[in-house]
Amino acid sequence: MTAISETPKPHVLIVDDDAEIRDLLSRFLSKHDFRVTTAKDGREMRQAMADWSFDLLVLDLMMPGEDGLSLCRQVRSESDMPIIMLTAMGEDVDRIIGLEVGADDYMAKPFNPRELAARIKAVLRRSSAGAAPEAGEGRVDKVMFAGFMLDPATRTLRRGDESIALTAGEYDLLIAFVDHPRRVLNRDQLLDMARGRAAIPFDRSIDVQVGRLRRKIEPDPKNPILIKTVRGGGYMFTPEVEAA
Amino acid sequence: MTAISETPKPHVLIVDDDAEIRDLLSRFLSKHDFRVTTAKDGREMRQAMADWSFDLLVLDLMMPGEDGLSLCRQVRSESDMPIIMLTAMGEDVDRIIGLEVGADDYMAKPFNPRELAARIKAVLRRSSAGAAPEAGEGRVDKVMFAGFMLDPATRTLRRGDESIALTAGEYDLLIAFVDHPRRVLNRDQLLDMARGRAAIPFDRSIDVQVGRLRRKIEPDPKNPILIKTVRGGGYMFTPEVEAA
DNA sequence: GAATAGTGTAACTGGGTGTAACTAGAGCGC
DNA sequence: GCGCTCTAGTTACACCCAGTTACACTATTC
Repeated sequence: MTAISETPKPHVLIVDDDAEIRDLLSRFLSKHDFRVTTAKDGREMRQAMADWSFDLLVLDLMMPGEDGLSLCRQVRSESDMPIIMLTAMGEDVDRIIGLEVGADDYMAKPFNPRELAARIKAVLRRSSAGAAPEAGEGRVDKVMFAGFMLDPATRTLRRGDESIALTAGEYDLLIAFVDHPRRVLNRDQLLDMARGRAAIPFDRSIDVQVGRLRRKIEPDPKNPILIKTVRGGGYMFTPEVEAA
Repeated sequence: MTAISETPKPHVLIVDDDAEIRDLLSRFLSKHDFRVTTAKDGREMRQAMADWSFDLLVLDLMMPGEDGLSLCRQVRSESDMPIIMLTAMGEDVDRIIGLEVGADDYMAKPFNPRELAARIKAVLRRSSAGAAPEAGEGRVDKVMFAGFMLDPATRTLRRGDESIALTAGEYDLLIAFVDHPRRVLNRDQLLDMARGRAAIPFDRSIDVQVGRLRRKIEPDPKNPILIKTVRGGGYMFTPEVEAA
């Protein structure tokens, strides 16, 4: 599920000792355009934060061992990452607020997952104003498909020893395909993913760009097998894609 | 959503035991560019899902007999169709969190139909754009029938070593048959499954397309045995189909 | 500021798909 | 059995969608 595209979904770290809640939130938020990682305690949280970069932290207040308050303070002491605290209903919310832990929002359990998603978006919107546009795509691995190796770090494509020169547009389109293999993608979606814009009436630019890409990567551009045409539907990237 | 080509209306299945809600939603959503089918319980739901293809499922949580949770789990176990759950206000939201239903969104009753329409559109936009491929790596398996091998990942059909070129329309029709073998499918159903549209008066396009498909896959197209005609009923795909 | 490369638009071409019309054959009443 | 009717098979063709090429416009480089 390693996303390769360069404007990735917000990456959220969920810290909760309850596996069910981790699982439910993980699945729900994933569906709502977040990238999700979970941790069950402070140790896993620190490990995750060392391994990845996050845009927001969801932290359960009551946990065995190190509880949410102390974790929250720890994180705050070394970063200004937005934090949303989960508090069990009946816990004294006043107390939490009084303790000035520095969380950006609170959410009382039980809650509707959708509301949490809304809160996360709101907090991200607020905090993105002053956020540094850390252009790091560093952790993204190389990707292999059909004998090709695609390296997002250098935006290069190789087949064996041979380096294949791609223009920016061809590269972006290929990334869109590689990110969604074996699915029919219509022109609107491809245009959105590769160009970040919507289609205008009679927009044929994707067709032309697909043709150019095919000429560079298809064994036989006249009979494409990597990028298949789905008449009336769009295009489908057929090879199996694996991280290297 | 500025689609250039007229995209067929999304087909929504509403499952609710309350006839008034079914009726209200059916009429409202129909006016708002959805195609709507309703079911009053799990049995009708399964029947509808066997007969038609849907883009999204709206499922009431509390129903006599099989309730929404177990139906949701059933559907999830065999497809990743988007699901929106309807929950009565005051029902314990805790339960929703605790139980892993895997719905894509929730909606508390009473609600404004307009809001449901908006939610449906939002979920469809998400699910058509960037959902699935994480867990379902090799999810779609190859399919065998009567000496043929059909590979949905590459949209290709082979008989032994020979690759049989299918047009998009022929492929979609064959998929519809393979998904419902040994059942009589009428033209309306086939049109819905293969083209995602409803029949217009005197619509013969399925007949023509069946003829073209027969010419490519039948040993003797004049005496079809794979795709049998059921006079007055439709067509039936007779071979045994097995996942490979 | 000229040269160059990249990208989108326009126009032409070819193939796929649905409609219409004709043909064949099954079912039915007599 | 005979003929009528209705349904499905088949063919022809028009239209629409995708592949392709040429070209103009834009951004980049020197």
